[in-house]
Amino acid sequence: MRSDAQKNRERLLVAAGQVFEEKGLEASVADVARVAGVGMGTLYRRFASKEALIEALVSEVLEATIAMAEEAATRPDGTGLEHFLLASSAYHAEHLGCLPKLWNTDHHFVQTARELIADLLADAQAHGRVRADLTSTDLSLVMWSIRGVLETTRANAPDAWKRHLDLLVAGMRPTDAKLAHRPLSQGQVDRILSKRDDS
Amino acid sequence: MRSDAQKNRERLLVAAGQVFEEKGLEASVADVARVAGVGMGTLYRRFASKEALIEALVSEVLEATIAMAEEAATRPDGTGLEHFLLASSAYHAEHLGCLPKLWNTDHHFVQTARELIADLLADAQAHGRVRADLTSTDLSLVMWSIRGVLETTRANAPDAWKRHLDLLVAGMRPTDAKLAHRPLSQGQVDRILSKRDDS
DNA sequence: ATGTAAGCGGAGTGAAATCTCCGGATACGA
DNA sequence: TCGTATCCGGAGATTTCACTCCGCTTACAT
Repeated sequence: MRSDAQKNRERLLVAAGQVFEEKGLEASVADVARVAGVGMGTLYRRFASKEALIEALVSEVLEATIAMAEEAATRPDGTGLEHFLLASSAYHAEHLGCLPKLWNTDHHFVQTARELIADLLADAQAHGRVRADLTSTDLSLVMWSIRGVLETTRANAPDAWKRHLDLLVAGMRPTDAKLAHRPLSQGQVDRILSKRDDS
Repeated sequence: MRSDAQKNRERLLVAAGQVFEEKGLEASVADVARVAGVGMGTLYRRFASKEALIEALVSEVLEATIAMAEEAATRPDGTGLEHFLLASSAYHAEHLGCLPKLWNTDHHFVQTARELIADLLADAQAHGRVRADLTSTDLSLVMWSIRGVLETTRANAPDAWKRHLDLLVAGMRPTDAKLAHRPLSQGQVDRILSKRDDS
């Protein structure tokens, strides 16, 4: 790939992040090209479709998220999970553009992230910081829940997710009472992730 | 209004509920008209725009939700809030069509619902069933959170929200520890609600 | 320096969605 | 029964996208 092509690819990704964050995913690709300072032809030579562009953005965010999970796993006191939730949510709050797709694609990065998060959960439980009846699928619900709050509040209360995470973490602490309903199975979560939007 | 006009209005609302639930809010109004068995002209004579049609659907759901809050308020033991969260979430899970707009419009029904929910919270706190440092704005976060889970899981795990609500309620129980971050102000929630989508 | 493969811009194309218009049909009071 | 105000249907008008095409330009190996 020629050097100018590589540069344009990066400018497009940056521009897409800005535009989608401001206007949502339904912003037009023409806007992205204009902000990037390139033509439509260039955009479509670097990315096969609008969806491919979004997926490239999602991949960037997921890679950063995975790095955070790996960093959190080095904590020896069982607080890795809590710190990961805090750090990744803060990061996602600043990369809102691709949020709707973040935990919905069947991307292999999502699988990796889920495995790392499951390890963090086991560690937290081993240290007695999290209730024993919490499962890794519950953490998928937590991520979707935080996303829901972020999408709604980002514009006018950019810190609202912190308060919501406080509540979620409080619910995760050990207690005598058990969670009343059965958790999702891994298969159910897999099926949710592999579904493309609305059928 | 002539009797056939009234009947068509109702058929359109039913059809809109079905279509939006299946295909999401971006389904075309032509689909709604076809399912309702009427023409485009009829649809646009009953509803000024697609947005007006959606708002009518939202109003129906909000009215039912308000009725549930009023019913929950009659419980004498402070469990009204918990039962309301359970009942309204179950209801919303079955009326998914207008979910994205449910708690986002500046509808006056939303104001009413928020006031009723604040009363339920105060009652639950008076009975010691909910921690004292929870505010009514936190419950807005809870609603958005449940919506986020519902939107993601509805197709493949229709009961997932129950497990998530278990976790949220566990976090709401009285504890020695306090929630670390400040809650949203009423004004912030008002501003979130009055914002029209993306600007 | 130069040939050329790779890259570039942006007008153009076709699909899809919302909303309008108007000739024909219908409910309903008298 | 009959007149008419109201309502109905569905074919366009209009707009907004995603995506393509092609003549021109540029980077880079030799």
